[in-house]
Amino acid sequence: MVLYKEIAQDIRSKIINGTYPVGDPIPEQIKLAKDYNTSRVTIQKAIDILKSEGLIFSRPGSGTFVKKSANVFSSLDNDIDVYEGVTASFGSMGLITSEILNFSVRFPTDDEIENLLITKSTPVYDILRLRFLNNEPLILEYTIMPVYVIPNITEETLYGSIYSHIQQNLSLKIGLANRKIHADKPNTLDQKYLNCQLTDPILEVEQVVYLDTGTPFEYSKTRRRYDKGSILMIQKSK
Amino acid sequence: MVLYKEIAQDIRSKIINGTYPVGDPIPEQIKLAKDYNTSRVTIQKAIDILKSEGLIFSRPGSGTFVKKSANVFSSLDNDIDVYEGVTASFGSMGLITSEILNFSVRFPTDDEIENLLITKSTPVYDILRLRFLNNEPLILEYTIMPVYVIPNITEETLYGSIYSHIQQNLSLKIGLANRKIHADKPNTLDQKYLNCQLTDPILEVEQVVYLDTGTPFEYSKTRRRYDKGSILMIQKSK
DNA sequence: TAGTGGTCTAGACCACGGT
DNA sequence: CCGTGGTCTAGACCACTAA
Repeated sequence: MVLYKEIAQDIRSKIINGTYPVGDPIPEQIKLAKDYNTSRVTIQKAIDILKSEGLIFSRPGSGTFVKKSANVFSSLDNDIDVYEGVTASFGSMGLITSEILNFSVRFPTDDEIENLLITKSTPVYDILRLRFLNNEPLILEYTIMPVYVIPNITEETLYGSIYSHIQQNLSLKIGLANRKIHADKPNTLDQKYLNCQLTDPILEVEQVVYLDTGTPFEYSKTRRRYDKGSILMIQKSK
Repeated sequence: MVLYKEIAQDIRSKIINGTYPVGDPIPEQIKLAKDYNTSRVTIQKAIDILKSEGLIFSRPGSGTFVKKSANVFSSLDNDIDVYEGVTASFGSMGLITSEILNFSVRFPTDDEIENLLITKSTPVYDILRLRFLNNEPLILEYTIMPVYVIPNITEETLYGSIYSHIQQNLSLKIGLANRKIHADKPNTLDQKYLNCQLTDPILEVEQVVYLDTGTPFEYSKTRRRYDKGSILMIQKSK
């Protein structure tokens, strides 16, 4: 672990355990530098982390203070790991299983060409899975991935987590995700697999996920019943 | 403007205009430091900005490269300014007008006490507005704000933008926002004001918005028809 | 006026990548 | 092995806030 992250962690725990009370200033940067036996620039890097987490804020000429909402966001440590996919997000809530409704390879549609930045002759996986939480149908997941970016997907992979295949078997790093969230009326597949009535709304998340190199690797749509969870997000200030 | 931001802007435009092509490395930090006649730390601060925008990534020991999706996110400059509220988000698309369905002051509910970090004897504004885009009903907006945090709200304010009142009249700075997004069935008010059928889903955004000091100042719910827009978000990597 | 955070410099050492 | 980015130091000057 690097020094500035260790210092950030130490200050973070002092905020959470009340050593630095909400609304109060934390020690000035020069004092922190002496206390941690380091330079001021390193302290500033630690402070930058805590600012980006929404725990503290600085007023130039005045000091650096613990935010009143610090406790609310202390849960921000574990962020919202949508990256890790359904398996990790809901795994703690029970048993996740999958039924594979479709697994094929084909050429992409215009929509997919645009979103995945590929050509019309680039083969893609076309995957449709129904995911269960404790044997209750939870979400319908449509996934399109370019074959050359994420090779060697098998039915075996699909019963588990595609994301751990990417990170562990292929050693790729996941970068940004670009999401669009809509409400929609249930279509026939929703009604069949998610047990929807015509009056039960669907919450759909459409996303393009990128590797850290900027290569798009997944264009997916996940659909769930309106009463099976919502999407959380934290928008940071500029 | 500070130096590292100017350098970031210069590199950003070189990426967008193709001087630094997608997939290629940008010059190494030492060369950039010489070119811009500055130190390496300052170059790193500029590079950090572009990383956080998803334009470039670094491979230690190898170099810093322009992402393949750089063009996709070049629009990230203007981010998703949900902060500025409905007026700024949709203002460019036409004329935004408001009808005030309720404007009153009362004591908070338990739900509001928890989300706004206030006590049960702290008065709050209770506001319900119907917002129109080009005279078409767009969203129903329920807003709760503590009176002492955002004083002097008038009907006049409500016909315009509460956010510009906060930033310009009160000189307060807006910080994080914490959002929850659901799909829901239309209630009687939705049906009446948004012209919904029983089978028309509603997209609801529930949010708590904080000042940069961490004081929560707004707890609101905005409801819109499923076919009147969706929510965009960009999730950054860790 | 004194103290704060914001910015910047000119060095330095390290781990890692590709040769 | 050399060059890269990642980290860190010990100074410095500035704009701003508060007394």
